[in-house]
Amino acid sequence: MVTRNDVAKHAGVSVAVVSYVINNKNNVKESTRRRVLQSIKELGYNPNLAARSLKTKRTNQFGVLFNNLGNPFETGISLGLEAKAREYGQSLIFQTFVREEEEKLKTIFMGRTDGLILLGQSFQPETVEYFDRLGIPIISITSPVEAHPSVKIVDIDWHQAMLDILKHLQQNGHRKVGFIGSRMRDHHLHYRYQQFLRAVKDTGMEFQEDWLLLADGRLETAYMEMSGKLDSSSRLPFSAIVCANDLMAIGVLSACKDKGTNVPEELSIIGCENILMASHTTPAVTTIHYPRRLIGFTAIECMMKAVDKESTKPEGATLAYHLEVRDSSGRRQGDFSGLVRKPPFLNL
Amino acid sequence: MVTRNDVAKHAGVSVAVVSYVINNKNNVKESTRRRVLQSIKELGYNPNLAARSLKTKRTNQFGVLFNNLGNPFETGISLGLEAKAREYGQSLIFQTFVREEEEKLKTIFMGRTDGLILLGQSFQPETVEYFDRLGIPIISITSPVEAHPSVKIVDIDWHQAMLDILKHLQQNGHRKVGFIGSRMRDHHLHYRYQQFLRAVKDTGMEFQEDWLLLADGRLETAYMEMSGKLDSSSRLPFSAIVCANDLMAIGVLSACKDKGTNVPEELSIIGCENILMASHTTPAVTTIHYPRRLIGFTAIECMMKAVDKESTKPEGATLAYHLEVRDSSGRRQGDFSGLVRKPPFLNL
DNA sequence: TTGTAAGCGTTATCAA
DNA sequence: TTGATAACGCTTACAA
Repeated sequence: MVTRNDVAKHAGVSVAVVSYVINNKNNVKESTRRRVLQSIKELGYNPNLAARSLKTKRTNQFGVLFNNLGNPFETGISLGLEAKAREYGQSLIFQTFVREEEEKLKTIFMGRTDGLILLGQSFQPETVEYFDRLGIPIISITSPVEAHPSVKIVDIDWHQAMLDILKHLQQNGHRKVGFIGSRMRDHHLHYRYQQFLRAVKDTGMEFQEDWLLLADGRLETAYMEMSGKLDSSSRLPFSAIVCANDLMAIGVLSACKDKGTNVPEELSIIGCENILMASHTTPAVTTIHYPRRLIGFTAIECMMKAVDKESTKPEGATLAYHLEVRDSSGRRQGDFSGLVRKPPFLNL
Repeated sequence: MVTRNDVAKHAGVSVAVVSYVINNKNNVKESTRRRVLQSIKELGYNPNLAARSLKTKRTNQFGVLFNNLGNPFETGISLGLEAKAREYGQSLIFQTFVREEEEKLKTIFMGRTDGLILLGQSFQPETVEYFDRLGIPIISITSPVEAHPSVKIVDIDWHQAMLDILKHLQQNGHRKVGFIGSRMRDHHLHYRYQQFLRAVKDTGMEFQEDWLLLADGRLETAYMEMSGKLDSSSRLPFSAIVCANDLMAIGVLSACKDKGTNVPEELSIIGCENILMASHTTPAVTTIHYPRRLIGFTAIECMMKAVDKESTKPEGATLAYHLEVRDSSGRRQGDFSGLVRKPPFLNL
């Protein structure tokens, strides 16, 4: 490996000067600078980042904690994270979050990260405080069920979003509405359920405990859950169902197809997130558009501010969303009149 | 920050002993070991990984280069990578590969990675050799168009896969077949096109240059491309089209739907990769199942061997695939008889 | 404008 | 079985 020492020798200067040049200090004579630069090039020198981190206490790396890397919601966000991080010259370490191994994160990230980005996980308070003490800020994208005051949140307003959904259903004559959410009460999808409940109260819609289906956020389990529901009840007790995410909405839709339940005539289905797939099913799924890329950008911006000790206290952010009405939701009765399907390329 | 020094003082031993304990050397008296462990726990000490890397020249990090993190093919693989890497206590640094910034990778990864995992990118030979010299192995998942001998490849046999596709079409009475591939000739999807061409020759199917549609691997562009094709020709010159990946297959399918071309009666569509979405369109897409998770596992296994200098020279691997026949492909003429749709949960 | 040298938190060699 | 101590490659006062 070529080290800074080699460069110094080659250029006939001291190691300090090489550092000055690399770090763009403006105290180097132009001719020396050029000589050093030349040596760096000739030798193909690159500074060792581990050594630099050790010295500066800055790693230029952020940890990103996933629930499921295979979920297009999470990868969509990470796309934004990566792009913006790259702009700032930061690298991202991706880890799947495993609750049982939360403790291990302290080891894994020690001296390896300047900040942690969560995708809706609820850290133990003790963990948050540990990183707090180290001066490692934590930002959560999408609201966790249990928020800690030092964890900043970047998200949309889910309560408002749920209100929009229910109003849309109300306008279409629906009164009874089901929900499919997450079995795990500490999963961030559970937060959406909580906001759904609030919105139900606010709008005066009808929802009952046993109209709640529980899956794990994946398409497959939602499919099975809904299939079971359709098998067991001769007639659905609700005319519309809100799904905590699009994957489950599509699972529900698939189940309806296979069991001969017409969507939206017999059941309106509404999802959340607006993943690509939601616009390519038949019928296409009505959903809340979650600005994933932008959310990712914003999280990195917040993070950059947070790690910059000079700046003011780090803040979270609440971004705009909208309800994307497609064909899976319609009037409650038989008076549904076919909507025109939007071309898929309009959906980012 | 708690350092090893603090632990040493607290436990009343020298720093060396603390290191011995941490690194499980078996030369520490049991009572001392316990005392040290106790101090570590009480102080909440975690070794600084940057410092360790600097000393040991081992980072326990691998770099993973993506083309597009939003592509379910790539994230599916990364899921396998992450799971296996975690088993081995390795972390993954994810970066989107940008050709123009290939040079920068040297800087970004200097002292930060023990190995590089590519997702089908073609590195400049000079880049490969640079990392070679540093003893940083490179493994490519899915074959790049330009392979360098030191880059080990983990992939399926695409030539054989293309043969399977064409034979399936042949058995269903097709003779003329189109292809939709990547506009970029250095994109790994281009490799699949090359293997398609070989297979066309081998099977005696008919393919012509202007039956080649070009997109960028995304659904949206494939949709536009196919829409254009359908608009411009009163009748398609081929009865089947092979798509370099499923996303494009779905784009093609969407275009057919919107333009009133019946699938598979008027056009059989076959994709590659078997992403989840491919089994949830109507009709579901016939495709090559690519064992993404397993491929990810295998790549990490190869990598672990490669970084273990003691072991033999690193090797690549060729894994098993299969053709998953669904409803988007069928007999050429009007004699198509509806196939039963498989329940989606059978498709991993 | 440049050089010397201390120190970042480890590991590992060599003595004790 | 333990303890000094020299690296590892870098940044940064401080001195020259």
